[in-house]
Amino acid sequence: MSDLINVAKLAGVSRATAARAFSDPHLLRTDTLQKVLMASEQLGFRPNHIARQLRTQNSTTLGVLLPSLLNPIFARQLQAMERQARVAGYGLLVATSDYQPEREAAIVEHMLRQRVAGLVLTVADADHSAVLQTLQQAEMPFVLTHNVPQESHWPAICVDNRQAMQEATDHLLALGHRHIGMVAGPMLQSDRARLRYQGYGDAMQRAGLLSLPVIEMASHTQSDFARLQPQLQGDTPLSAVICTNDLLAISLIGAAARAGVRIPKQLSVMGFDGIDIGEHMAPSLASVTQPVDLLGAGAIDMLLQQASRGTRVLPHQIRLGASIAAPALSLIANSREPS
Amino acid sequence: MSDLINVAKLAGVSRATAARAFSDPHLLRTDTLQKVLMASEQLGFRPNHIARQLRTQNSTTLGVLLPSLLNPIFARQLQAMERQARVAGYGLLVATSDYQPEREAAIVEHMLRQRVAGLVLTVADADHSAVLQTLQQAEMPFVLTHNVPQESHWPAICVDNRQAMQEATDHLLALGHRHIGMVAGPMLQSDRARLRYQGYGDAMQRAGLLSLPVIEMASHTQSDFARLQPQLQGDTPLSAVICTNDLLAISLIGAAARAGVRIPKQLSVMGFDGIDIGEHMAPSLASVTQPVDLLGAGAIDMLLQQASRGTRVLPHQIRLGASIAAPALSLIANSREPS
DNA sequence: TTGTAGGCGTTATCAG
DNA sequence: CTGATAACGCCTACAA
Repeated sequence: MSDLINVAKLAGVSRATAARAFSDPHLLRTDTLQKVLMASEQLGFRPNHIARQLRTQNSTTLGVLLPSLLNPIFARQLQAMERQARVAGYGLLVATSDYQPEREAAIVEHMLRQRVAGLVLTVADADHSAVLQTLQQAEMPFVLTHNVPQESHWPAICVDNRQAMQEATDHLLALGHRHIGMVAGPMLQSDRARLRYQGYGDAMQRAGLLSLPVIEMASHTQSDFARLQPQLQGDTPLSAVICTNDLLAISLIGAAARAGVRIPKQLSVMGFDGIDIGEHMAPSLASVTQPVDLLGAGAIDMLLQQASRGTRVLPHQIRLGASIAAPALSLIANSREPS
Repeated sequence: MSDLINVAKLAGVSRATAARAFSDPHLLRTDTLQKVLMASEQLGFRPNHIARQLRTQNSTTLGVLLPSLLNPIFARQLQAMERQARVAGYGLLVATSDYQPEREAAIVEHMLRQRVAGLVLTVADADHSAVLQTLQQAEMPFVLTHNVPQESHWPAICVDNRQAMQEATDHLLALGHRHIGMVAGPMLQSDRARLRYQGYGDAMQRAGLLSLPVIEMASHTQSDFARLQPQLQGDTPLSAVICTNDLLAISLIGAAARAGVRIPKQLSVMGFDGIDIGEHMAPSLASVTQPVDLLGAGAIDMLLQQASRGTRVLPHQIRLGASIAAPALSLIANSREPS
């Protein structure tokens, strides 16, 4: 690929003039601009962003670090971020960590060496993350998504996980449920897992009910029905569960159906995230909807404006669906007995 | 961020020596290496990949251009590619085009200016794609995924779409179906849409049946049941449909259920891609499984080895599921009458 | 409006 | 084994 010197020669101008045709076209006389452009076209010249970046010390690439792309919420967020970044002239360097600290560290190191202009990332626990310290020390701008720093005050964008989960639980309570469980993937120690559990606890407590321990699955994307089954039997069986993401909820519904458990008659199931596909299944999935496109675009905006320093909270919505209903009468009756 | 000169000064060595501590550590005496490393640590030095890339003329970034991340098959492929690239020391610059030629062009132009080491991409029709011409002219290495160039012989990796669709159709035929439809998203003119329709046609023809026109949906991710419904009534109603991707199939199953159509009793539905979630639903989704992790890793390998020039064909699998079954007797009887 | 020249941070080529 | 020096391709004062 040819460089500016060749273009300048062919156009009969100096390097500087040829360069200006691309960086400051309005500085040139129309005919010289034309000469340069024709020459560059003829040579198949393309400005070298790497050289420009070295010279100007500012990059046109943003780094993105997400836990996974297997959850459609992250994939869609990435797509929204990419679009928003591109309209501002930026490209996205993308990596996934699976929440593994070593991978996070390697990726962040790579991006720092690459001198990205900034980073959007989601970590397990924003208040205890090594990579965020690294970024701060390197004076690299970043914005957290989904994370909710409590002690620190990193820039972040997310929904109010605690409030959202409380509302979801409230909805199930209003339907008449009393024995409500919470199903989660691994990483219970993540900041939002904690907040969601608190939201669940808030609602249960206000209803004068006991919150149950989290039912923890081995995977973020697939529920193991066997872990839930014991709690569906006995004196005080669960009549409803809320999952911390929609994939867990969807696979739970499938597994329940195969096990002969009727949804929602015998068990109400609610998800979290509000991914599209949940709406189109049968039964449709009730969920807490996150404005994921807004979240993606907003993260890029925050990063590029580098204005705000605190947490930007986005509105969530409770999405109703056929996966939840009032509990069977027998279960209600049962629940009236003190345990 | 500090540079090699500062490190060299602090370590009491020359720039060159300091540089070698990172590029060729084994060339240095152990104690000088230590001196340099201590100094660089103290200064928070990080090698500047941009400068290195300008100097060495080889990039450590690969470009990825996919149609969308809303289909989990692409999201998962991207994740597989990212992992494979990273073990080879590469990062991924990612963009989505939604098959729009203008976006494809803008993205490719951006990546060329960024001087990526190569590109993995999926376009609508490999034999009539402007960006591939551009890439060839720029002498930029690339590998196609999912695309199946017929006339041209670009490097590509994919499953045998025609054969796969034929086998899927064969399976439905073996179950006793005679009136089988094919449901697709937009972009019927894409190379693999054509091949899949041909595969469907091959199977139907060999069975002495007429292949029906494609039932085209407005979206790649959501089926509109109203477009299918007419074909479920009348003299020769469809007893089975194959969708060109799993999201169409899943949403079709949901819509059918809501419309009171029993799956698979009244209608068998088969998907394509074999995304995980299809397995965990109820009914579980029968589908054509693509080895997507292999495909992603393979694409990166082909690009980095820059060895092969033709198409690498990966094995597919027919995944059975509860979304298909033998047709209702009434439908079989009906089909025995010549139309 | 255009040209000249120096440097962004590295690596590679020579010497020493 | 280490040091000096010249590129890599571009931008940008400053001068003309």
